[in-house]
Amino acid sequence: MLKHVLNNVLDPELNLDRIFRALADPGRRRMLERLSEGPASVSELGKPMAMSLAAVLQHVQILEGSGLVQSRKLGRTRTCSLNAQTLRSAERWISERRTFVERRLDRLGEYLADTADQPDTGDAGPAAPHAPA
Amino acid sequence: MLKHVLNNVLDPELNLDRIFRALADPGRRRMLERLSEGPASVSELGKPMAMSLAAVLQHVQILEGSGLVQSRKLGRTRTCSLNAQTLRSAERWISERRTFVERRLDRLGEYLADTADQPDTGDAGPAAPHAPA
DNA sequence: ACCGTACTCAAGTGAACGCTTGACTATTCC
DNA sequence: GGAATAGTCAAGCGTTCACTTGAGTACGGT
Repeated sequence: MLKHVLNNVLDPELNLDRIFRALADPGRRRMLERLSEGPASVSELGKPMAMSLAAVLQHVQILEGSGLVQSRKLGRTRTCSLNAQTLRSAERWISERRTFVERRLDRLGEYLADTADQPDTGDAGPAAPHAPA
Repeated sequence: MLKHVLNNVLDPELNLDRIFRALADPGRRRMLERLSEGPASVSELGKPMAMSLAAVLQHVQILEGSGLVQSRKLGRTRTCSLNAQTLRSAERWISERRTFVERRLDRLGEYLADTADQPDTGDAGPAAPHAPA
């Protein structure tokens, strides 16, 4: 657990692997949805889940290994909560790629608009590398 | 390919499975990073990749099956490009959960601040379900 | 016509995943 | 103390994943 946190800090790439992998399972996403409404115990998370408690625990461990979830044990129940910061780091990766494409497409659009009613000036203008997307 | 697109429209949950699964591989993320800079051919995507072209193609097919990438073949080269909209749908799922937690934590914070210098009124106030996060 | 490039397909392989069962350990409640 | 609750550990099992190799197809250049 602590080791994962350390690895995640040292190697954000590896962390993204784990985060997206954790998000790829519909059951785990449902657990996260539940946790977004507030902390919950392991069995509480598994209640709507049609699988053994052991399986639920394994999912929780994967979520925890990714940093998306933290948990602490009080008495005999383990209470899990969602870590918004980890969620944000995944969001950021996606957002960066997305804005990159969108900006590029905007430039391409302008370029096309500019050259539409103008003869070729020989100026390369903004990059329009391959096919017009 | 078309079938995937259809499934994705009909079942957005299944789509999220595929999208996050596709994002979970570091090689595929690198391909997406490359594609965010502009369209590229299959072999171009595989160039920095230390694996067979067949393997690269399989990755491209997974990306395409998730809707993150589209491609069309001209002559003998297949040109791939990134689909910002699919990227956005993954981003949205994450963002919604995140804002949900953050808002809840904000309310909790206010609640704690309010009750800090006030005696217990018996009023339940905003939900503070379990442990103080 | 021929060669090299750029994919494409199919089968196989080892590792990782998702889950189960069975046993075992705290805690809590009566 | 004894039963029920909540979690934990380990082994096993079928499936899916990320490749590989070895083939074949279709262009494109000369």
